[in-house]
Amino acid sequence: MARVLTPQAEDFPRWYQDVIAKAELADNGPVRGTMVIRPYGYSLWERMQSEMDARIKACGAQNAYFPLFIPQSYLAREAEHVEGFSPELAVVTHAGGKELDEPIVVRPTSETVIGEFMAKWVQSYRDLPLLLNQWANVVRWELRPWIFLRTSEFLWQEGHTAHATHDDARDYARRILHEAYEDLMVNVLAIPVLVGRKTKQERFAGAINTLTCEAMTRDGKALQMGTSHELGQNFAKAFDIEYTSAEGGREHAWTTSWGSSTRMVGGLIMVHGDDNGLRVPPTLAPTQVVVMAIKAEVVDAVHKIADDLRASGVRVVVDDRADIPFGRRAVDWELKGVPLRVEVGPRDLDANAATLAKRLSGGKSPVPLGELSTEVPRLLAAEQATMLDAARTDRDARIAEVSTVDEAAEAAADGWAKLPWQTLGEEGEAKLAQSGVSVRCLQRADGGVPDSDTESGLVAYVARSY
RNA sequence: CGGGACGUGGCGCAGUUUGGUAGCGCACCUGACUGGGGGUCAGGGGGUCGUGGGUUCAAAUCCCGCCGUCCCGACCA
Repeated sequence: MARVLTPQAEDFPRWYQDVIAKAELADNGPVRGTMVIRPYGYSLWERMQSEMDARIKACGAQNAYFPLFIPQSYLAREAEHVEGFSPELAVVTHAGGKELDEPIVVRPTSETVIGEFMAKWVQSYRDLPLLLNQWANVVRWELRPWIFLRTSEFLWQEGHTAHATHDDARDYARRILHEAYEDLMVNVLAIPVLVGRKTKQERFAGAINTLTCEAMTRDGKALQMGTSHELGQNFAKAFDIEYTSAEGGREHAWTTSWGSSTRMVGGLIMVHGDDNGLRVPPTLAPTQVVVMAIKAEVVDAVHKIADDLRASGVRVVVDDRADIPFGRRAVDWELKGVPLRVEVGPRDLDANAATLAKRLSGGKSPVPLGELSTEVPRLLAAEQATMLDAARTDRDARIAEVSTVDEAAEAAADGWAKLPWQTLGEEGEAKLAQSGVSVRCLQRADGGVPDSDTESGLVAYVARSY
């Protein structure tokens, strides 16, 4: 019953598209590179959003909203930034029936507008730190769009902060990286991301330092799941974000920015998908359990079981579509990746039990009705842990420790390679780039995030990436 | 922009070599039987064959032009 192609196969892209289509997550939009997110796909995003929003707020940031349209001149103020984004800008030249005096760009990211307003809002050291976040759509005219991973328009959160000191900005960029991004990805998405520092080559346009969370997809490539940038004083100088210090001097602020997007949904599919479609970790799952009525006569009993489960804090959906063959319905939920199914038919009720089916292992077992409300939450927690462990084991098995640049290029053909940064260096990085391999991040030997790329003993992780 | 492939019902494809007036799977609609893993049977609807021209008694098929899409490289959350 091969419903979708295997995720390890050569035609991984096709498999990925297949999961998206069959799990009813999204469609391609009418304009090349755009995407229509279907209700089920959006429910996954909403869960990521609410979990992420809570973590960002726990880090002290507040939500705000800035305009979609940005005067083109704003972008031009930071030299590297405009150079980095120019090719992928969508520009509005006409509006209101006439040509505009100054073209307007549709935001590719909001450092520039937000910088403009931070300059107004920050006067004193007492106004700092200013910690802002916005949930928005942005547009980047990418050359090669790929649904959920790289669409011309995507949804994301972008955080922008201003601080009095370099140290404070640096600490905050790291705090978001670990407490919001890494925590969400590891503990909610069950994706064991590698957290580290980008090389100069891979840095965000206009940043002095870029930190990243990198996931390994099931075909052995790398996917950047979220980034946190230290912008130094570059944007503060370009936008005159200045404050009066306690000592009475005029100082430029230090800013950061950080973002995570609907790409996370793509990452979820590419990391956890299997032959039977998507698998959603229970903590994330909008629907953790589906209670299926096998025949119409048990519908009432099924609703009661669902109510009991809800009372114990489980997110439940009832499938009482008894007019649709059971097999089809079971496969539908499987494709959507719902972690547990409680199947209830006359035979179960006769035995005062229900059949519990696990998406992860595919196993089924009978459970007495009285034990469901304890057994289901226990299993959900267990499945969450199992998914993270399995993903970590798979990933680690595909990271080759090598000692030369050539070996790294070879290993990166179907996995990641790890080698001393000293051995690689910027020359080696350029050489790897010729075979489509890039440095995903630098880490300290103990897995810590480096403060600079000239620290001794750093290791580089290299891979092909999405 | 460089290298490769492809445009045929909603989706995926066959048919093109060797011209003869369009077919398959899935999906959809109706009815019946079913129902514990994409079930069975019967019936049904839907296609300017990307587009413009040419050759021919006759073009999805051969010839020429154009348009578009996808894949591999450069960009990227």
